Amino acid sequence: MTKPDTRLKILNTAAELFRTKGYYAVGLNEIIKASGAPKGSLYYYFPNGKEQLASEAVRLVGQRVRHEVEDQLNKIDDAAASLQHLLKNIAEDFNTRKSNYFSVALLALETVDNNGDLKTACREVFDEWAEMYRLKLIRSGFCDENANRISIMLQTLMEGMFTFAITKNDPSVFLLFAEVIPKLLES
Amino acid sequence: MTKPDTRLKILNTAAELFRTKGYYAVGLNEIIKASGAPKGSLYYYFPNGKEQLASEAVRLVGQRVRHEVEDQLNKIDDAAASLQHLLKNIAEDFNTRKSNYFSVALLALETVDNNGDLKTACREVFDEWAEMYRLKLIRSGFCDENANRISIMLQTLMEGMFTFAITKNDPSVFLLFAEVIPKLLES
DNA sequence: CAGTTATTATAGCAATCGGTCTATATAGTA
DNA sequence: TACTATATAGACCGATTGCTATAATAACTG
Repeated sequence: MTKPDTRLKILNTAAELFRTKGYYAVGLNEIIKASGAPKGSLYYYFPNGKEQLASEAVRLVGQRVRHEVEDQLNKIDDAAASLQHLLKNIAEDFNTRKSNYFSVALLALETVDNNGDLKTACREVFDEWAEMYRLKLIRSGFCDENANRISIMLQTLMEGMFTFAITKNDPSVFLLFAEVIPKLLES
Repeated sequence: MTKPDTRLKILNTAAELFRTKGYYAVGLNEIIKASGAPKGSLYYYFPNGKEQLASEAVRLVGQRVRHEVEDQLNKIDDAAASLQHLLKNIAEDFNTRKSNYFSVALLALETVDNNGDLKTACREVFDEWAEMYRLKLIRSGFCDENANRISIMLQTLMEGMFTFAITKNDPSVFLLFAEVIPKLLES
């Protein structure tokens, strides 16, 4: 095991566990076991402890999701069509690719009272993802005001859809909203 | 302190804490302290422990929210107008009435892997709330198929809006979507 | 009032928690 | 090879966790 891999391994494992189970439900020993990394390394690489690990994990997820979603959105020029396509892909992959859970709702909600970097990180990811939609809308010809408004609605909707789909273990809600996207974008 | 009050006091406190902070972030000692109830009573009244307490709390919240939302929706016959009114009230009350947080997203997401009654309770509350919207739509003249579809979308949207508003500490997202409700209902 | 039942008080348990610390192992460099 | 820097191993800590058990207290009933 070479040096850079250990840090990334811990971070990747933490990202997965924190995002799906939440911050308080996952202990550091669980991350260590699941990652196969040495416990001494955890504090070596993340000297500020659990919260540092979690906030870095959140930011990592934020960037990865952004890249993935942007890739998908950029395949089709039209904003509505590209969003519909995205939602259909999410529904299709729902049971097979957890990495395509484009949501940090759980972490965001449970860390609302946190006064540290973790809460900031979650908020920043919300902003980053809304920005991702805004840029797509702008590139598709939407005016600034509408792009701002609709991007916030899209980010809100995405979190809601994942919450519903994960809770009910049913991805069809993505398809429901895919049908509504054109109307939403013309509002 | 009379007997029936102790149980309810624990339950109310647990409902508030679990719903806002989550199941794993709140320990029983915190609930006991916040409620002023005796610790011995906790296991006396909730012999199956923390999970029983949480699932009863979830169900209690589910019913209370249902009553509150139904009351508000029933003030106006038209479905779109009543929903818009509801969202505007939520936005207004956001910083003053936490009891008007009509969401169990946090609990639902963190207990997805739970195999007990708590997960069931969260799912049931999602269904109950969707049903609440469905009945309103039916009473407003929507056909069964549309009422079903739109009620799921409304419940999804509500969870998304609360997630966004709580994370960003900004209730304006409710007002954003209030404008879109008529379009959503005619879709 | 005495006896029974309901409720509370509180000590104690094993396990887990996030974190600290030190010794050791490994990797890099001249 | 020797030295330095980096990374790992693992024991340990105090605090907290959810829960059990028992004794004490309070409430109820005839």
